[in-house]
Amino acid sequence: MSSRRSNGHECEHIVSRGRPRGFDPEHGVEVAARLFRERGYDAVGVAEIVQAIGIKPPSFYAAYGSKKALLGRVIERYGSREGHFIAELACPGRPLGETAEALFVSAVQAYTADPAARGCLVFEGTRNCSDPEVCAMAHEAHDRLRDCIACWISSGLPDAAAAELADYVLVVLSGLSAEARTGLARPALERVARVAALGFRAELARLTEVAD
Amino acid sequence: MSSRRSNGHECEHIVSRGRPRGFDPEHGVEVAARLFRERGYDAVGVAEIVQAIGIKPPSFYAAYGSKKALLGRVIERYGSREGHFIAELACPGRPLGETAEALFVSAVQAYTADPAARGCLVFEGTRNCSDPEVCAMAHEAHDRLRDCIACWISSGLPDAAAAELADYVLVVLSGLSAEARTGLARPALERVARVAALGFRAELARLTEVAD
DNA sequence: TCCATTATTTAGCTAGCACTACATTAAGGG
DNA sequence: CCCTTAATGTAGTGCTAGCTAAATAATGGA
Repeated sequence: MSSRRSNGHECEHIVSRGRPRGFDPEHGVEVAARLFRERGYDAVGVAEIVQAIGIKPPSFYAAYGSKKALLGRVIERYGSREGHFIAELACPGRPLGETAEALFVSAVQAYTADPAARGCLVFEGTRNCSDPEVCAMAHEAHDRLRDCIACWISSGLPDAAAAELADYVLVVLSGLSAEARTGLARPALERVARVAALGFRAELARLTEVAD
Repeated sequence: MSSRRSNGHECEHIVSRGRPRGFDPEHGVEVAARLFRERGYDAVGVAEIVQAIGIKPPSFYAAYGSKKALLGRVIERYGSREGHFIAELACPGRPLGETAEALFVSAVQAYTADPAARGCLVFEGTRNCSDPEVCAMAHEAHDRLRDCIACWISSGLPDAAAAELADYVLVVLSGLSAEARTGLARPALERVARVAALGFRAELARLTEVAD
């Protein structure tokens, strides 16, 4: 008679009980990610998102809770992929300078892959948002990326040196993202990426020299 | 009897005829610039601007026309100062690498001078705005900066080489601005600026070597 | 002194935003 | 076959944004 009844032969399957959902929420996250990357969180309205997914507002709120919560899922998804992306390049034993150059060039490719949605989602889509909570989410994602980079670099170097190089990598990546967004062509960005790698190598050499 | 009567001894002085303005519009531009730099164009409302200036909305619209037009004046003002700032560093005859390093370091100082309004107004305050016209204005300002940099670099180098270095400088500056905004401390940013200058010098050496 | 001109004040408008109450539909469980 | 559960469609809420109409105040000119 009470609400929760867990007797009998339950736990067969926790199948859906009511009307089945008419769309794939994960696909909706993808669609939203695309829009947020194209024009930023603030500029994309819920009305546009639900139209792009092909649903109505109530379905949207039932599935995601709020626009902000959806952004959370978008960032989460993006962050995990970004992490894998870096981990792939940073094979153990690979020279740092080589990895850095590969990272910069790969970033350029990622940032220019979709001509309508250039740049990094975290760097471009969620910075300078009206909502402070959204800014905090972007900050978190940014810090995770920084940790990821710092962790990759910290091999045999003093902590301070590794932190310095990590900061440099972050500056280069956000600069590449910003200019990709502004419209700088891929070949030009790739040249810049290689020059930036030159700087990384020069500083790395200086740091290891000093360390000896 | 008609409206325009320009006979007699006119053109003595074009003094204001009606009630004098109770505030300084140029000061209002400064106030708005501060707010836009602090939190971005979208996040700052007209209500907040008029309150900060100490006027009411109608006075605001009488003086500036619209929020967008005010941003135009803010950008114009900022752009002219930015131009002077670069021109100051680029004394004729000064080695390019030295000027680049000074530019990067000075940019860091400018971007971290006001703790509450870090980063570049154009890079941070007007990018990824909801309004496409505002984006276009930011783009224009950005292109002017690029021209300014390219013009400085183009001394004795082939055009392609100068363009490449100008792109690099722009990437570094926007990266520094972005990370300044994110909260990276000034000393760390200065170290990054010097590393970036290392990259500039290395590429410059390579380019001049090839040119010979 | 009176008028033309311009700024300021009060009060409010319209449009668009994120978000939701309510009735309806589609599924499973007994 | 009904009941419960859950997603959907219709229609709209409240709020805030940028912006403005109309009345009032302060100046110069005749």
